[in-house]
Amino acid sequence: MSDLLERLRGRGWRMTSQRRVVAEVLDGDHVHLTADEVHARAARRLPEISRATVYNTLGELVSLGEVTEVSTDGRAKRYDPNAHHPHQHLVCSSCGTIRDVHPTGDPLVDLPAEERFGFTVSDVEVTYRGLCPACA
Amino acid sequence: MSDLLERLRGRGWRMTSQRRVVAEVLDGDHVHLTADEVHARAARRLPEISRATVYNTLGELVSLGEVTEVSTDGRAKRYDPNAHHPHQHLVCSSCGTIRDVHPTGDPLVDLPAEERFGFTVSDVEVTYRGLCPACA
DNA sequence: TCTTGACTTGGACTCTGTCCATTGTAGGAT
DNA sequence: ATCCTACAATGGACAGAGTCCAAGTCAAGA
Repeated sequence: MSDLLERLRGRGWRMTSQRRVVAEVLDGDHVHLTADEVHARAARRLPEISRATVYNTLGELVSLGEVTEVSTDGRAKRYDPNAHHPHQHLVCSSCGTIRDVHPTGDPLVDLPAEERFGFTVSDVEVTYRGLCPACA
Repeated sequence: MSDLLERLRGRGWRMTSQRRVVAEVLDGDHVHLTADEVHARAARRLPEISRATVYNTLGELVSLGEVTEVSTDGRAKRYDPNAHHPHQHLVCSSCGTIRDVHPTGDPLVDLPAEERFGFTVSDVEVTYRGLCPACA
């Protein structure tokens, strides 16, 4: 955790109480919170923090590669603090729960050159969908 | 095309001019339009068609499995008429263009049982990201 | 301690999508 | 061919997620 704050400071971040709280909320447990959920949790510690600041901070963390944005359902984006460990997602089609999963193999090698249409392919996301035990 | 209209009629769809136009727009070329783009194209042929009807019709087509919903960017959902041929998507991180691609291998078999956490996994989506030739 | 440019605020605004009461009509029944 | 009616379309209000901006605040270097 303090790792994260250190890295951010090292990158020239001005360390404000708002940014610290947002970083701490994300680092708390590895669930996948929406921006508004992050805001709600941050506001428990810092009641006057604004939504705009949370959005700004999340955007910066994403740019810095410290956090990954996940949009699995076309609704609110979710923020995944587990950005330094490659993984994919397993989503419950009914309740929306997300779990990190680690498939074997690398889908990048499964896309032959003639299927790349001249794109410079740099990343791949895999989303598994199904029903979680509670919803099944 | 008329295939599609036939299938829909066979499923008890009441065939209105609005539904016909939406189906024809989707069937036109295999691009991935947003709901508002579908509405704009439909309105060229049927100026008084409402947004609500387009949303309703798209939702029905998705339920019937004739069209797939794709949300790659957390912005507007896109509608993929190519629902009867399994494929994945390649998205340009800069301009948002989407291409259908056909990777080899099946990512479902790459998810071991101990990584399924009791979920009943039924589907998997793979999204490749990169820069298209025009943006690179 | 002072200064200043980066950061935060909150409210207005945009975009995407949903809801609902009202009006219209496709297509089976007569 | 006409009538009925359940299903569909309309459009305007509303909601959720996110962005923008002008004004005020403050972290941190001098």
